[in-house]
Amino acid sequence: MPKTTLVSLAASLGVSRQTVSNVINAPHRVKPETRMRVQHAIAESGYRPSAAARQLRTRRSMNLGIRLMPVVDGINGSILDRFLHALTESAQDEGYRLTLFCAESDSGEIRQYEELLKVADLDGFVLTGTHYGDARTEWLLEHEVPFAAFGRPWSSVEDPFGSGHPWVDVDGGAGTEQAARTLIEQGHTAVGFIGWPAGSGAGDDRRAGWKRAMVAAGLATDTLDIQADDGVPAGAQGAERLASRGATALVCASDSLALGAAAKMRQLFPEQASGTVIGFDDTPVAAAVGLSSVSQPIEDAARHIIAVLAHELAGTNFPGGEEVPERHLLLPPTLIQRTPYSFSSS
Amino acid sequence: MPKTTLVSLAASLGVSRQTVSNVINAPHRVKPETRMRVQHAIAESGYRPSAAARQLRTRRSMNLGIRLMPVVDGINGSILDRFLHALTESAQDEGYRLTLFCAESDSGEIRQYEELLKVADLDGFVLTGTHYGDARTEWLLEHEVPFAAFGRPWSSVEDPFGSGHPWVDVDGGAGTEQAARTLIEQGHTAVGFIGWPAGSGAGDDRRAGWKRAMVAAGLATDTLDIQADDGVPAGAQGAERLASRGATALVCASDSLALGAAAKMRQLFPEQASGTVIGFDDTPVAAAVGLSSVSQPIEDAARHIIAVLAHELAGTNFPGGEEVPERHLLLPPTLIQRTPYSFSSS
DNA sequence: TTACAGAATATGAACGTTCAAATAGGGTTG
DNA sequence: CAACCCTATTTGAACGTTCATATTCTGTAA
Repeated sequence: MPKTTLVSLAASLGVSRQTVSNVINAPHRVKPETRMRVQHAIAESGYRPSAAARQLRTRRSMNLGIRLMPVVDGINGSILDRFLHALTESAQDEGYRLTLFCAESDSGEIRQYEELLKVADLDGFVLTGTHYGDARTEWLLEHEVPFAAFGRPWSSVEDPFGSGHPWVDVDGGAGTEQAARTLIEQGHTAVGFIGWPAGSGAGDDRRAGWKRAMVAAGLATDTLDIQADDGVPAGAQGAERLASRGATALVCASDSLALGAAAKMRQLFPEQASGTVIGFDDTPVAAAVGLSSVSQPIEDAARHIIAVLAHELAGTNFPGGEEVPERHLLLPPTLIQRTPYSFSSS
Repeated sequence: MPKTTLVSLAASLGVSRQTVSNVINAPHRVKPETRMRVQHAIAESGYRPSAAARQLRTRRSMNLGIRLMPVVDGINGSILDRFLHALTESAQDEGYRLTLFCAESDSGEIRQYEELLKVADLDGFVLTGTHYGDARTEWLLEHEVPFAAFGRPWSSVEDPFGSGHPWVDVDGGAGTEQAARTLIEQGHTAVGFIGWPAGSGAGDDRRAGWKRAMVAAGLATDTLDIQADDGVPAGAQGAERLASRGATALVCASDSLALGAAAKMRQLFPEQASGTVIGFDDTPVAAAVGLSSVSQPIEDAARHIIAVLAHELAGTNFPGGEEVPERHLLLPPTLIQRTPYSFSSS
């Protein structure tokens, strides 16, 4: 059987192709009576408009691009699953599809933008892993390509809310602050922090949160702050050093660090019943071993990213639309408290 | 400046659009001299053919679809990252792009196939998580949609190599067999197995591998086989039961199970220096805690999946092509041996 | 009845490519 | 020199939409 198209459908109904097109794209323009008739025929025939033809005519592909970052650390990277899934689902709901691509570097990513915009007419991009002086955002802004970032624009850190592009982020500092505060309330007076070397936006942010809580409680911080590259062994090492300086509880910038730190702390303070280490990201590992962790509402973030982007893209068409999604959104994380998984008999 | 198109480029060169088109799609048809001239102009202008126009004319989108499975278990799901990444990269190399989609169920996935084929003209699909009586493969075969599966067709288990569709899989049985054999060689005579309830293809396969090694060594298996749903606590429970029946080492069907089992074993046999539990999938967690695990060559699998699919799709055009990729490929896994991460002082 | 306005529908053209068939440019061959 | 064939290139049409404009219809007022 031949494929159903606008023309074939219109012919079989005795109307013009444009009428059918209008039923789909601007229903208000067509008389209710015919509209019904056409809609019924569409449902009947299972007609779906060809994306290619549409794209050729309108220069919009209803496709959004997202780069898959190189797999660095499987532990912290594993929340990418959740992010991607939520992103795809939301996009699907809004009528968009998601196109994946790879790049080795930021400049490689920019080259991909050019390519994908030219050949595939991508409507926009989702950015992840934004950092200081991010060349990608500059390029996209300059070329007026719609995009939304997961992560604040750290370059204009004075006022990320004044940024020219939409972004959604999780308030990591609030997370580590709450983590530290919780430990302090449990009676700890020397809460250490193991974080990444200064210079990464998210890392500095998390460190600052811990510091805020300590300062607010009138506690000293100078000897309790350790900078370490991410990883389990580094976490254990850091914990050992901090413990030797008197720390009895720790906040970590990642679950990797926390995993090592928690094991070390358990070794050093076997009598301690409750968990004294809190990680970040609430990765599956944390759940598995019963590690407390700061959990990012990553599904919410993904949903909002799509919402803003979709609004941005449709924006010109629906000036008086319903509610306008925030262009800049800082979501609060949640502290997931766990007791270390005990392997006692069931 | 106006966009470069076939026509504009051809005009500026004083040739016809079809000549330029031929330089791109069938270079042998055009005289070397003009070919060079055109190629130079293409590079100069940065011209890239519009995917939409191509797709409209040829009904091929150079897009492959892949479903994101619902996030169930973050631990075992975390290798999806690596898979997706390798898949995207390979696809990119072959000139294909990857389109993501979500579905709640297999029937939902089939509905998505219909939709995506109609609207987006996807050229093929990558299937994951194949199982007994998979309705998706049937549908795709029946509708003659090109696809390749990561996972054997368990329905025709008698002879998966006779299957009508391409697939790539990892020989899980060989992995658990090697794992068990290794433990036996280390002196263990009672090696237990904790796996999933019978009925899942991959699960049964892994159990069978362990059994082969035990039987080959003349060891008993009947009391050492436990069926449990996936998860850390289940692993610990299983380990406890098996230990009470005399097991001194364990092979598990997943890292989740192994993680729980390893902790329990460490608790029961604190003197034991070397790891006596081997997991499956070599997830980041395993690496983090120093758990031995059977590692799937998932990047190779992804690459091959794209290779077969791309060959299938181009097949008709290049009958005498270079080397033909195997339509059915069973890759051997590797046993990664680790000693439990010790948190001793550095 | 005619004129006119507004709503509803229809028509021509264009988006950028590839397919199928036509035309032009040499050589060979009889 | 005509008839032919092969290679290189060109031309017309089509893929399925939407945009811009044109046409027809319907009802109301002069």
